[in-house]
Amino acid sequence: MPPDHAELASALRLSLLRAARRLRSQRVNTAVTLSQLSALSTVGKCGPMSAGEIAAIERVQPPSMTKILASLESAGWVERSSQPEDRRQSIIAITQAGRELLAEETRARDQWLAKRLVEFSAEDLRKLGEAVEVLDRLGSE
Amino acid sequence: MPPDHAELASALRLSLLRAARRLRSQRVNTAVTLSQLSALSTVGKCGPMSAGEIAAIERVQPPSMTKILASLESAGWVERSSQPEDRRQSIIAITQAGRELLAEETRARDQWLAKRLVEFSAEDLRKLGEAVEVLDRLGSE
DNA sequence: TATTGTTATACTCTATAACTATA
DNA sequence: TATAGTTATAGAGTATAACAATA
Repeated sequence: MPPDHAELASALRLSLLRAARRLRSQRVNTAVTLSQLSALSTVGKCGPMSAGEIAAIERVQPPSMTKILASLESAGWVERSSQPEDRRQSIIAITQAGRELLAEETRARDQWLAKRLVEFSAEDLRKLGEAVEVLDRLGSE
Repeated sequence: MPPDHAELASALRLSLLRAARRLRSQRVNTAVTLSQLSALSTVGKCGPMSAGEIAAIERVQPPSMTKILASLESAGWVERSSQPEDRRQSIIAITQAGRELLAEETRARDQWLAKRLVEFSAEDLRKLGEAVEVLDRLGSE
């Protein structure tokens, strides 16, 4: 393992932990949490799918997703339809209310983050943008 | 707010959430958690300081740090010394056992992360390295 | 009165183990 | 038997409110 990698790994680990803490603590609408919002955004973006598929995309274990989906469903932000061909599964889809919540909440949360981004140079923003794509690959292996 | 910022904010928010999930779930030594390790590393790197100072650096509220420090102290990884000039505070310092735990655990966790980094191109690593510095500023405002 | 830190309490987030229903 | 999902349970992580001790 090259020493460069170990150093980068250390720095990245601490940076990600602290940046994520900030993001999580920034609650706009107290009715929805970041984890719920993230799952909702996956269903909204990728279309209707099973609970297992959402869990895989979100990188959480199935029981964690069960809980997240139960809260989204009881709030009326997603709905289930049964699958005739495999009755163990049901397909989860975002509702109209879910879309509205998602749009509003995403806008508000992004505004908070974007407000910080405007203080950054174009150079800084380029660096962040390039890192997003690499981070996604890091998280999905 | 330029639309570019809103888009970057959205992408960054989801990336950070999922990357942080991966980091947290990667437990090497089950006796120490990521939050504890992060606080320990701050005390180890920056030297002895008060509980309030550690909380500020770690970006958590004082009661959260009280809990983290209590677990670190009972494990023998930090120790307190009373301050004669201000008896409300005490100074927290890392112990020898704490240094050993920190070195070993950091190495193991970094190895896990670095193992993923070796699959990345030099270009990807440059992007991550550049982003670390920007992320730190983002988290500390 | 203001500040430092702690205690009490509660909620979010997530996991593992055990289970149910279906294939 | 294997798979999809749920229930039960527990621990990590964090916050706000109320408090105690000290300045």
